[in-house]
Amino acid sequence: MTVRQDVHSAGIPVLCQSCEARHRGVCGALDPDQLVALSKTSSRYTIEPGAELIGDAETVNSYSNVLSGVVKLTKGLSDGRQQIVGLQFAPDFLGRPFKVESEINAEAATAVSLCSFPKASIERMMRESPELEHRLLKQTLKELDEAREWMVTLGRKTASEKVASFLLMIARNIDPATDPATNSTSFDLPLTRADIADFLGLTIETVSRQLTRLRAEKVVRIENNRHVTVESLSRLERRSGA
Amino acid sequence: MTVRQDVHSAGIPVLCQSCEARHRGVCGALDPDQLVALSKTSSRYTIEPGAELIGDAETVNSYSNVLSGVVKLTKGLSDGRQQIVGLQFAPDFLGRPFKVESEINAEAATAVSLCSFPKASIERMMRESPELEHRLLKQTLKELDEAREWMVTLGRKTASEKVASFLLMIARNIDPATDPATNSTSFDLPLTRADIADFLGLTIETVSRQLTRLRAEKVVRIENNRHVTVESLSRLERRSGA
DNA sequence: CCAATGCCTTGATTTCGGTCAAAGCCTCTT
DNA sequence: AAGAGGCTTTGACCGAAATCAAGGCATTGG
Repeated sequence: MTVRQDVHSAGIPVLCQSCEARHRGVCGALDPDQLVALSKTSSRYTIEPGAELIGDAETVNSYSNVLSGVVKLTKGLSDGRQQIVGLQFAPDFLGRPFKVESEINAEAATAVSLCSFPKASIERMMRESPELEHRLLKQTLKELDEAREWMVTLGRKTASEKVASFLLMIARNIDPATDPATNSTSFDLPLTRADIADFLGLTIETVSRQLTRLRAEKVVRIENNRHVTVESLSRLERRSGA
Repeated sequence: MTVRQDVHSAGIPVLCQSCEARHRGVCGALDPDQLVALSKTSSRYTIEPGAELIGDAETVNSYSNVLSGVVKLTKGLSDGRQQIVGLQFAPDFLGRPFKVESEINAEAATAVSLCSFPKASIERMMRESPELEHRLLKQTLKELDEAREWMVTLGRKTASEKVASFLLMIARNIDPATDPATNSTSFDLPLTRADIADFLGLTIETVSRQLTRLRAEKVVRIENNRHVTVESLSRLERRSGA
């Protein structure tokens, strides 16, 4: 028993021992030796809500695991219109392999903590260990599925269906412990109304009106603008167009 | 000289010799031996416009390279609303690794020719050759970029910007030989108005009106409903919102 | 040659969501 | 406690795109 446990955590860097990315994230692809090597060049950051993740520290020359909080990926049009094209939750991986960063901006939507590595160490490890690249492919496929799901929402759903879809998506990502019996959940919205609007291709006002409507029709309760309680997820789901 | 050429095509299956997928597609990751092995289980299909790519032959139990034509990937809502979430051109790869097919349908938009392999052969080869998985990751990242670019179009562009963006995207994918000097191109639309509408999150009527407008303002010429000539790509680009 | 069918275009009208404007509500500071 | 600033809500009005409704134009087959 104890022996087993010793074997399991033997040589695993302290920092990594309780790290979610080691279980469900990309680091799960690495063996203890690789973890040790990687953790020597890794560093943890905490980022304030609203701060952009750019420059040497976070994106251009590094990769990161999201340890907590929510990062929004945005793309903008020249005249200032903006669209959120992805949300990254723990333990998602952040950073674009094989390429100078595309025209995507990353910004902390909430307080965010990251574990970052220099690009070079990850890329070296990817060459050594196909399993790492495999994980990356899997995460990329997951993101592609999400993006496509979102295209349906953006292109073909009404404003109220969009807002319901958004709440559903957040509920599923934020609160892993949804009670399947009661079918109810409760969580804090990680995004402002402006962010939600940028995510759904709507205006702030329309988002607000739809939330008001959902509240009036008892589909959700909202406290302090941010805290949302969903009594019946299936009811919300029915509102989402699906 | 001749020796070099002999070495290059030595052992490469006849079918593959002039295949675009061998150069720009995933097969480029394979060495001659692997190509031979793969080509033994591969088969070519031709598919009529409008036909769905399902069942044993094309998707569920196989992967394919698109050799010519355009495949549309669609997702639907329960009430019949539909959104095109991707277009695959030659030499794109078709089929979803590591997963039972998600809720995505594939349909030939034009006449399409495919080179298909059983899922098992590709997956075995992926285990042997990390380079293959690497190519797959690259194509998936490309598709993710395209999907995100599209999210901006769906969420934040006006109807006329959407139509201009669509024409631009087709021009870039269909006609690889755009004359950079004259800045003009000419191509056949691979999609009907209904498809374009499903791609852009619009109605048929709106697509038609916007095309009429672009034609009236001499941004494009349209013959026989399908053949489009763009005099100035940069002019079209300016219309696309970018 | 004439229907028939399937796209596509055009016009009239409606509607959903955007825009503009004002007020309400928290949180933080002083 | 009062004030300031940042979100958020609400209301009135407007406009872009959807909907509803004809008609046009090719291609196909009788």
